[in-house]
Amino acid sequence: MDELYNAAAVERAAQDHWTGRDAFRVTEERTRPKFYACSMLPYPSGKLHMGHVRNYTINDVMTRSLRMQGYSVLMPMGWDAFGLPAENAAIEKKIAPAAWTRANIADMKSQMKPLGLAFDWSREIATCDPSYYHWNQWLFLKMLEAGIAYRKTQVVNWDPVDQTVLANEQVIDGRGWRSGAIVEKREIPGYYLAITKYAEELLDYVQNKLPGWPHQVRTMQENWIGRSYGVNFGFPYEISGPVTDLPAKGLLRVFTTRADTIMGVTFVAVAAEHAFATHLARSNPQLAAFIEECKHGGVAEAEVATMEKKGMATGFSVTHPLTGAQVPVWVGNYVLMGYGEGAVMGVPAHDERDFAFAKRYGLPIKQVIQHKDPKVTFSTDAWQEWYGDKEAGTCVNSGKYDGLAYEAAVDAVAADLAAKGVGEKQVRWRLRDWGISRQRYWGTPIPIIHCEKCGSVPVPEKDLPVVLPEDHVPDGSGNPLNKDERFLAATCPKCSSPARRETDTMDTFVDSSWYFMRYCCPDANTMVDQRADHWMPMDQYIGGIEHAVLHLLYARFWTKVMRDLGLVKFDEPFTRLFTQGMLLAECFYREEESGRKHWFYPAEVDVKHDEKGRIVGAVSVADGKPVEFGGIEKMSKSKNNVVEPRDIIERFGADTARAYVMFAGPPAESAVWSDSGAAGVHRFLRKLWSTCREIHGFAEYGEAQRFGSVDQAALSARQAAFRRSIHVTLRQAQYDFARVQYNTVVSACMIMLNAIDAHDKSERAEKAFNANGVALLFEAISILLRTLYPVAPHITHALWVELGFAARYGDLMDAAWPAVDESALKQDEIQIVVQVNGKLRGRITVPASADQAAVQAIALADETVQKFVEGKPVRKVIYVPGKLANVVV
RNA sequence: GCGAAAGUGGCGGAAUUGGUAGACGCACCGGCCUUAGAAGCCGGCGGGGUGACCCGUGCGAGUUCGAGUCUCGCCUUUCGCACCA
Repeated sequence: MDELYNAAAVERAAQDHWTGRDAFRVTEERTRPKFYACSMLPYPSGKLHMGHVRNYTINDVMTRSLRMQGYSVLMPMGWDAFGLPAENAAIEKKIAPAAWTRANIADMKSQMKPLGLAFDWSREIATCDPSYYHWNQWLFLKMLEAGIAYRKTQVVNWDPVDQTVLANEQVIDGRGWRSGAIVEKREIPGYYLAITKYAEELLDYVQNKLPGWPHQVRTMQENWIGRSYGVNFGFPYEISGPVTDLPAKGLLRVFTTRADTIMGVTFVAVAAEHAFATHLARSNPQLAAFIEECKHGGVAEAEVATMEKKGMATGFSVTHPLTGAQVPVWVGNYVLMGYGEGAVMGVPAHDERDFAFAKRYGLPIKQVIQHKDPKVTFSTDAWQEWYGDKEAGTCVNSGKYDGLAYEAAVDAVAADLAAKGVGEKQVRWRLRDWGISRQRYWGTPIPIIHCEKCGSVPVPEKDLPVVLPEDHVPDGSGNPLNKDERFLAATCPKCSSPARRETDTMDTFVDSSWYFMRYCCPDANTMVDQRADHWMPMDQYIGGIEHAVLHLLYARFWTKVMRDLGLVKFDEPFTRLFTQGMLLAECFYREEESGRKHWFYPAEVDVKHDEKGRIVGAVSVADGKPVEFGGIEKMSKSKNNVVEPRDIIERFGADTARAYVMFAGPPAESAVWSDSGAAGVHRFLRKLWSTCREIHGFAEYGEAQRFGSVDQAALSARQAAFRRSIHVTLRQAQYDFARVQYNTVVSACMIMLNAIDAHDKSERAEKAFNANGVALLFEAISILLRTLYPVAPHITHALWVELGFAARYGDLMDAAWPAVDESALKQDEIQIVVQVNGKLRGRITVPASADQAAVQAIALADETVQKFVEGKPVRKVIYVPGKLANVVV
């Protein structure tokens, strides 16, 4: 056995061993329970960072520990290989996205391999392979048949930098989620998936049937789906003169959640894109100009929310459906075309936005809700909180509805509107259909052929996949497919006349909506086969919170579609979801004369402490002059604080890298990378090695003694206490494995090692070893190695072999999960904490068998307890068996 | 504005159902070893008096024999949503 811990050699040997055994390849078997744990698939940017390491190590610790517990575990890995960065790299480096992407995959894989993650690489998937996206296309055709996919032209979010359409979920604070560019509005044809058809079910499950999901993610999806319950009704109108955009006579429809305030309507506002606005603008140039202004105005939602309410009267009026009064129609910049009917009833007295609008344009404000408390009065001077509160009071100035509270009033109004045939109760969703057309090259081609006679015709199933030509190098001037005659040329599947192929590709979120099912059966010649039903639903999904409403909503929807098409048998893809925290790092800078910040690499900075360990500043190693602390930030190239796995593995080894990212903090929370912290973990592994080397010296005791079972009854007091500490710590570690709190698992391992080391030293010092003591030591070290193995598999594997456990029990990866021995936990004497009036006043040692009366007697006899009782009468004594006694005086 | 989560030593963080606050590690201080460094080992380490005590988990109240943990009200931070009618 080597004298010193050599991480590189140990890790190479362990990985060779695993590769030689093909140890992580799994098949579907019925004899053991299955467990499918998977990390969100990475984008092959070419760079692996410590955040990936943390993410995949969580996954790895979970699967390795479950395998020892008897599960058949699946942990696959793949590549989210389509997408824009490849095209941007192509423009910059003049290399085809396909070549760039495949080179990155190879590179990232080579960076991942040294980490020793137990992936079943035989199931690897790259979403840019035709064998994968074939099934994106196939399911798209099935969705067309089922009416779930459809084509329409509508106003969309246009990213001017990435030159493509974005789904609503991909617009964050009015900017493209990838490019950060301010999103514009454009009217473009494209394909949509009717996720709204599943709104009810998606909401129901996320609210009631996904207990294994973090509360936060469930709330975010709930809000995103956004169910609101109200009344949809129309204001009758009649237009004289020529009409093209809408019927001459009909209903101007609005949706409201506050039908109880319908008698307070003083205007109707429509969105700039509303048919009414379009029609009226034809004869009103001023209005046309205003509509144009609205369309090109700021679109960032946060911006729009705080933007001034602007509007313009159309001069046209509609009829109030209940009072028959004439109500003026306005165009308002605050009305959203995409929600409800694109028109709202204006009730300035009880809606803050309508109030602001009415104040600005001098529209009447009519109070129709009276506060419960008669002392609270209404005034049109300024908006007050309660005006818009459903629960604030009851109807007033509302004729027959006077005195009714919210719910009763809504019911009564809805009934009256229904009786007149102009309205009904309705549920509305905030969620909108998922637009999947992207005007980009590097994605799944949408399998459609456009024919002049037949229109948009689906590519027949037998002609799939529509293969994306891989040799184009985009130059930034739009989608190269538009210039690729060989790709464009097609024959109409219906009438056989010459036609053109669709050049839009699918949103890459399509790729990630079902890849986890393909992992189950990567070689299937159908989309999925029965193996998907074996592994799915996934038992544990691991990924970042940033996908809470994007990927995680799409994947749920996609799964339900596949279920309804009879492809799979489950309702939800992910039984449990774990959202891991980010890995952050400190950063340091110095302001240059120009005002620009110069960011230092961590290695270039020396942090100074005072004698109490407080940080007092930092200096540059190069010139010894101070640098500024830039805080703890997300790792980023621009701040030079990126920590690369390659470097860490080179310095400390993969086990240290893995163990440190686990130890740094609870996996669900963000953690900070620290070089000295990693060095501390490395010290622990070195100490583990040297301790094992000493225990290795007991080889003279012979196998039967080393691996014999421990005779609990024959242990000395010190040995019994030691054994107890190991089993208590083991119990703690197992509890933490189960709740995915791996930071304290590492702590537990450190505690065990400290205990083993201290025990070994004192036993040697007193030459107290005997065969039972050696067996005990071997038991302890075997527990430690098995507990630490999921976190640091290489060193533990090596030590397991060195100490002879492998020869006797087989490979560590399949060794029995250590069991807590209850008999080791038993004590003859226990320590009881004694409190007086809830304050800690002493500790007493009592026989384990002592009952309350006995403990009480000993406690009251205790000197310090006596002092605090001071002869005052003892009112009562609270006794928590085996733990604590509280004397109340 | 709405919603959610979180505030514990110099730092990362522990504390399972209310029951010994600060486990484990980092940093720092003292010592040993060494020609020296590295590595390693031993000890200390919330604050105040340095005695047997007192104070301490963002702030203020409450429930309880007992609160980091539960309840209410504030403050701060982070995240999500945001003219959704």
